[in-house]
Amino acid sequence: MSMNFLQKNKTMILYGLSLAFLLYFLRWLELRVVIINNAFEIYAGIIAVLFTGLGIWLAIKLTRPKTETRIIEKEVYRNNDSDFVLNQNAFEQSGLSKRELEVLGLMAGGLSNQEIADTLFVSLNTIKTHTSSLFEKMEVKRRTQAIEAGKRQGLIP
Amino acid sequence: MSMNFLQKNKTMILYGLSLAFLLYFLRWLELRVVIINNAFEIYAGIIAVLFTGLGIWLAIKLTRPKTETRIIEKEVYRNNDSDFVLNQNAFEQSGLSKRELEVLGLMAGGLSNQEIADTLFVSLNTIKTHTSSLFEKMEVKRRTQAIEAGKRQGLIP
DNA sequence: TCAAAAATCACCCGAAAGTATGAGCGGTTT
DNA sequence: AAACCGCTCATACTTTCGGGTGATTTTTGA
Repeated sequence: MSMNFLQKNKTMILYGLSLAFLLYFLRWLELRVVIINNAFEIYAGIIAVLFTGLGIWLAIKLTRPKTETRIIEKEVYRNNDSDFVLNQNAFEQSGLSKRELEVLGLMAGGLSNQEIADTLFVSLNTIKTHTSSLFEKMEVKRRTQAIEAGKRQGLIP
Repeated sequence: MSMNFLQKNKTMILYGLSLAFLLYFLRWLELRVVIINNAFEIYAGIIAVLFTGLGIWLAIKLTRPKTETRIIEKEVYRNNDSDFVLNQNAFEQSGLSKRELEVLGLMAGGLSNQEIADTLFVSLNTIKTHTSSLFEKMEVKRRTQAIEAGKRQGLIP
């Protein structure tokens, strides 16, 4: 903040000096050149242009640090699947077979019965049998409930 | 871009008009007031101040706020246990309505469409509509996929 | 106040999920 | 060998889900 103040003062001093210099330069011009009638507008124009430029320069100098910083938060999801370990105890408690657990995992991944069947190279009916029996063992009625329960019990990530 | 161009032109026209007006104003002053010797510097000063101001105004108008877009990658760790807080950012990003998010939550709880309908005191068809639009927005095909995606994005616990 | 978005509901139809039941095959256990 | 279990597959049937379409009402934002 104090730096800013100094900077501003420096700029102001520069501005003052520039103004003084320009005025004296014009005065000098006035003395040197034969001034024709109605030449005032020419001087005024020159001054106008010069000081407009000065103003622009000033404004740019003063408002330069005014950069609007827009921060875009890009969310990066980490796959915490890596640090998943099967709750062996819960698995044994559940009474599920390895195959049924496997099916449950794929089910939780959002796969359809047909897709699970294709993945495991077995028939759709086989998967239906697996799901039916695992629903019974887990005491649920739907795959969504099975997924919910499975996650809660540490059976699936 | 074309808008900017127009804006610039507008500013330029304003600038020209201001210059013309000021010059004529000063000319008028010259005619009206008895000009003492060495009064030139006073006029020059007035012009200088006025046009410096004009320059500053111009520069501010012309200098668009430089938007420095900084993309910050921010890792979001989900505590998918007890204390769940909705990822507001993800929610807004998803384009889901409040009701749709509500349905998604109940869906993840393992409820059937009929049960969700009963819970929210609306018809089964309404829930079907919600789920359909929700699937479309989330770019999924099944409820299990919606639940998976919803959990990953912090939309549901 | 006016348009857009959200929420509500209905109907149809096909696909997917789930239920029930039966059965064959390879293992292990008793 | 008989009993049991896990895995496989099948048929038949019911329920649920999801897509498509269209409509009305309510809410909201500009």
